[in-house]
Amino acid sequence: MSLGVVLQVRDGVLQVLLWQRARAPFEGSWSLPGGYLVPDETLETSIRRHLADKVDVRELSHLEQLETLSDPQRSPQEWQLATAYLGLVPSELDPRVPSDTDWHPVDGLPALAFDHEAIVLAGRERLRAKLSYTNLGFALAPAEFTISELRDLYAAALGHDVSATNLQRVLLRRRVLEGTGRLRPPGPAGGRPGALFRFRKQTLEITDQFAVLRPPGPARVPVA
Amino acid sequence: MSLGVVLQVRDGVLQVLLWQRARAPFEGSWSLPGGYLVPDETLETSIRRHLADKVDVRELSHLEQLETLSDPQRSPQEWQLATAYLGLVPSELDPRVPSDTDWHPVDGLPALAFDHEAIVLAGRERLRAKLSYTNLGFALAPAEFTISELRDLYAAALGHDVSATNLQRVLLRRRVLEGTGRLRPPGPAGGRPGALFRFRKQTLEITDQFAVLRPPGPARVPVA
DNA sequence: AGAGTTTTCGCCCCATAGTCGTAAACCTTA
DNA sequence: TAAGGTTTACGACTATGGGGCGAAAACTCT
Repeated sequence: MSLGVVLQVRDGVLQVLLWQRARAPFEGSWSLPGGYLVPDETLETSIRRHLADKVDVRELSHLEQLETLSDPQRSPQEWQLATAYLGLVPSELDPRVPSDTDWHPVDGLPALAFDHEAIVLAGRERLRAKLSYTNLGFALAPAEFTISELRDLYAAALGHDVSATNLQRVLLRRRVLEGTGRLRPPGPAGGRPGALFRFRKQTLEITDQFAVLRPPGPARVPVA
Repeated sequence: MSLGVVLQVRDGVLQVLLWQRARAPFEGSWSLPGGYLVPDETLETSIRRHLADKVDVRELSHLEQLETLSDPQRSPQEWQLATAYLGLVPSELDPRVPSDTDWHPVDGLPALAFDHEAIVLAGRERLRAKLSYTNLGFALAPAEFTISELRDLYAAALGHDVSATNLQRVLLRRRVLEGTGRLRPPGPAGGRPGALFRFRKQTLEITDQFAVLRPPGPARVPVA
C-alpha cells in the first residue's frame, strides 16, 4: 500500500494532513492517508489517487518517495508493506479537506496508528535536509514572497530561527531566488515595502556542491 | 521482491556485483542479485538472505534502502514491485562469488535486464552524494589506510580527481578521520612512509552542517 | 514634522576550502 | 657514501562564502 506524509506550513507552523480511521484496527485514531494499490498501478499513481479525496492533486507542489516499510509487526493483523511518500503544499493554499481529515502540527502530534508517527518524523527530516542543499523551498512558498515571509516559512519548517539577511544572500548567490521587480505594500503598521522574490525553478534541483567531491580545476561558475 | 546494488572499488574502479540470469525473461543477460520475499520477512532481511549466496553478509559494510520501483512495464511478464538496496563492500575484501556472478565496472556496464541499469546508476549517485556530506567513506575503505589510498578510493567512487591535501584536511577537521600512530612502509619504489588513518565511526553519520539551516548563535563546535 | 515599523544593504570578521611549493623520509644505483 | 628518483607531509597563501551587526531607506500613523 501507499502512504502520504503531506506537509504544509499553516499559521506559521509545520503541519501534516491526518485522517481519522473509521475501522479497526486503531479505529478512531489518527493516521496517514493512503491505501491499497490496484493492479498495474504505479506507487506514485496510487498515492496520488488516494490523496485525491483529501487534497486536490494540483495543489501538491512536490511529491517524492520516502521509504518502504516492511516490519512484520508494523500492522497488528496482517503483514503489510507500505511505501511512504512526502508531499508538500504551498503555504498560500487552503485545500478543502473532508470532515474526517485535518491538519495537525508536526510538533505535538496525537497518538498515531501503526508506525505512522515515525513516518511523519522521517518526512520532516527529509524536508529539513533538502531545504538546505536543494531548492525545495519552492514547494513550501507561494509564487511570490518577501524575504521576511520566506524566512518565516524556513523557520517553521526547520524548527529554529533563520537570519533573513543570510537567507537572502545565500539563496541569491546560489541562484535559487530571483527578484521580480515588484514590491509588497506595507501592512497597517507601516514599514518599508518588501521586495518580492520568486524561486527560479519549480522542480527539484541540487544547489550545493561539496568540497571534496567537486571536480578540480580553476573553472568556477561565473557570478554573472 | 528485493534487489541489491552491491558496490566495491576494485582495481581502482567502482564496480557492481551482477548475476547472469539462468531463466527467461532476459535469459543470459546480467542483472542485479535479489529475489522474492518470504512471509513475515523484512525487506532488509530479504535482500541479506538473497545476497548471502553471492557475498558473505559479514562483508557488507553498509546497507541502505534506495527506492521502490513500481512501473507496470518494468517487467515484461508480470507486474512486479521491487525495492532496491545499496550495499557496500570495503575495498580490501575479495568475496568468493559463484561462477554465475561477477563484478562489472559501473562505467561500462553490459546490457542489463529489466530496469536494472537505472537502478545501478541511482545507487552510484546515492553513494557519490553521501560521500560528500557523511562519513560513508568508512564503508569503502579498509580498516587502516594512508591518505593516498583514501584519495584513490574517493577518486574511483566519485569519478574525478581528488586533492589529497584537501581530503586530509577536510576529513580531519570534520572529525571523520583520526590518525593511528602507525606508518605504512614504503613500496619498492621508495618514498616517504605514509601515516595510517582510520574512520572514527563505522556507522553512518552526517558530518556537514549547512549554512541557512544551522541554528543561530555564536556557539560553535570546539576544535578540541 | 516626528515617532514607530519594517525592510534593505553595506561592512567586517572568520571559518573553511583550494592551490602550490617545499621539506621530509625512503628507495635504488653509481 | 653520495646522488637521483619517488612518495608523503605540511606549511603558506588565496579565495569564497557564511554570520552578525548596525545604519540607512521607505513606509504609516499621529
